[in-house]
Amino acid sequence: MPTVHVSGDDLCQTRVIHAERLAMARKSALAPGELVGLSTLYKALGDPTRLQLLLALRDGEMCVCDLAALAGVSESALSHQLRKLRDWGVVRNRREGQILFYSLDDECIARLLEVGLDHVRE
Amino acid sequence: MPTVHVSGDDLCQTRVIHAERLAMARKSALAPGELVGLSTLYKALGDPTRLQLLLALRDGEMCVCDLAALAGVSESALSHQLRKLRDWGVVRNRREGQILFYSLDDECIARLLEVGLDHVRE
DNA sequence: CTCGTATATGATCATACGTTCATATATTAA
DNA sequence: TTAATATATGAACGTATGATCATATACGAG
Repeated sequence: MPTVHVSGDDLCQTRVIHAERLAMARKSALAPGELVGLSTLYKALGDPTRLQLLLALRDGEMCVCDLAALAGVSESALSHQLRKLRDWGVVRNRREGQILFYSLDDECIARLLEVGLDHVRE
Repeated sequence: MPTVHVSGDDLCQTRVIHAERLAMARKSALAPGELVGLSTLYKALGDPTRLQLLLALRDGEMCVCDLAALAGVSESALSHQLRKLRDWGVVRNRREGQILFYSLDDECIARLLEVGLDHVRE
């Protein structure tokens, strides 16, 4: 199969070897917004501190100070992380008096964790 | 339920509210090494460029220059990303002459992608 | 062995990210 | 209302990360 040269947007000359395979990949590709949203979901799980929190939340909701004790970080640092997780749609919270209980937003999050564990345990 | 103060390693006084819940979380927690390994897996998927590659590889192997064309990045930048994905056990490659074909390392990776898509599509 | 193609690597640089410290908000009790 | 507890927020700072550019390696053709 010969090398084919295809012009990109402007100056960019991009080398392409398997044109049909590339066309197929382009067809099933996500819209840019969806792509960024999905990568943000994985990035949310891609930090040891946050991941530790999320793994613990599989067994049910926990309050902020217990989560801080578990992860071994300051409550301030934890609050920042929880804010991100909330913004990214990974966790929810529920207030009971002065205490906020955090839990996984979705059953998908728990499934993501299980599948990941399957992979690292080979 | 009263607030309980538990001493940490040295100077660190950590506030704990639900001691049994915390103990339960500590019991099911991962070893530090496993935790970092798992977070690295998610971090691998947590970049739009890399994620685009991995989504495309669900449909089968692709060569480097086709992947670069798909993601719209230089082949050098792509090579750096593929190196990380290889190091992290997310993709494999196979040489055929001068061309290297990359594919997902594992069926778990494809499942991670599917579950993530389920979540962002609500 | 030399040349061209395909891919990898190393250094550099700007940006993104996580923690810390100080301060602010919210809720309950007195 | 004042004080104490529980959590959130903003600025600042060091480190990690992704892209770029230049150079290096690997393979095939001749």
